[in-house]
Amino acid sequence: MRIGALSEATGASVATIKYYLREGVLHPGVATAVNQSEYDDSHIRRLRLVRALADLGRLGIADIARVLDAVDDPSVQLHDAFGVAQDAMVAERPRDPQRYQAALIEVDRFVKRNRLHIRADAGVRPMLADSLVFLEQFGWGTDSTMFDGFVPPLVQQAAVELASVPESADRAEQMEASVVGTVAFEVAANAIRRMALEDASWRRFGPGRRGRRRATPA
Amino acid sequence: MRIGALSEATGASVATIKYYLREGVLHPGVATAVNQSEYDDSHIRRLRLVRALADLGRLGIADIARVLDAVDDPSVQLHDAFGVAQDAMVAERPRDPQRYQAALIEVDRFVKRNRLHIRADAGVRPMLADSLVFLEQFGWGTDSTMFDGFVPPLVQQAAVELASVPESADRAEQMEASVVGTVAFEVAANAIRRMALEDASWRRFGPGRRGRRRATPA
DNA sequence: CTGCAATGGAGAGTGACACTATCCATACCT
DNA sequence: AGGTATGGATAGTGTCACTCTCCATTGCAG
Repeated sequence: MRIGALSEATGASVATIKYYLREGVLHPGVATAVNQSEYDDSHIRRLRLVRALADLGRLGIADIARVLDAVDDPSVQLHDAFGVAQDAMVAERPRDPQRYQAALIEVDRFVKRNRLHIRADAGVRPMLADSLVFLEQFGWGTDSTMFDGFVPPLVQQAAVELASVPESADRAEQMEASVVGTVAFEVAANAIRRMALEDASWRRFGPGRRGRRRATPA
Repeated sequence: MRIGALSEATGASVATIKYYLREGVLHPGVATAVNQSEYDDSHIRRLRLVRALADLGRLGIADIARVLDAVDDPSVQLHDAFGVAQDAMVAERPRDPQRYQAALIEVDRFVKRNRLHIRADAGVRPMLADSLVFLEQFGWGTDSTMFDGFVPPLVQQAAVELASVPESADRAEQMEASVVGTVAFEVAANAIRRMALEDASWRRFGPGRRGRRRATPA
């Protein structure tokens, strides 16, 4: 398969494929001449993975490159896959150092209290700390115990998701599955959470309790 | 308070505040002269809200403006707050119409099966459909029943979150709380979900089962 | 074997976005 | 009275993810 065919097969323009090649998110094909290379199924799959991370996960190309480096690095153990992939997915944020430090400490307490095995330098810690900072600013308090209720169900979910990663498949496939699963299930979980919120809001504040239902009035 | 003081109080530069004013994400102050306006606490709070939506929720300025329009529109009922706010938070995506349509139908089934009160045109439907499409492409199947297990815990979470929105406060505050809560708890839930995943991965693939622990070898 | 389309590679250009800077005519404040 | 701050408008900046343009090959149909 040459670049034109790869483009046809994936929907990405030739120019975009060249760009991805340049940025290192797509491995080069086998060169058959100075201006000719052969691509295969691995390129189609990789291209799909890149699109998934970009469109669904809203990752930038540079972040995707970092995730894929981990996916392709044979020295990264499977048990680190989720962690490494996720670290590359945490966006840097502008922070208020004061509140942020305090929040980080609170996160540590949260992790310890819930007996979670999380690396000390895992990117998810800052992530949770950031949300704490914002909740605090809007009057939700600083206490991480408000999250404790979320843990058991999410642990259960995680177990279900992990079970979908076949233990028998080869490392590359497992890594890929980890990454896709992390992103896709995150979006799904967010969607369902929002649905639950809309549903709950309807039950609490809905038509039965106050006035009429009015979706988008003129 | 004039613009300089508002800038000091919030950390946003004067230029940025002017920009927000122009883009309509911040309401104008009370003009006391042709080149003088008075700002107050409402501007400080609004500026914080904008930062929360931008930094934590990763919304663009135009999307934020849409969310805030709903927040400020007195004709939007409280019970629609979550829905309307969320609709503005759903990113448009490039889609494969074939798979997407099928996925949307599957989402409808999911909603019905779980007896969720979701508007027919709610933005969360496409959101869940998108994740289904991607999962399908990576071999996870198309059946939305794989999400059913997520529903009860998420419904429970939603109830807890909603309970934090004080019923007595005025509409503006409740709307604001809805929006901040939606975004901040989403980030928090994602962080905890990822922690659960790392924890579960550690337990399943970790040191005890296969070889040594190796975080980032040379 | 000839000519036109396709290719790899490199650099420049584009459009969207979120600011950021500059101007200018007022207005505030000491 | 004069230096600083302000509102308002317009232009400029840096980043990002492409997208376009060239050019020297190479592939392939006729």
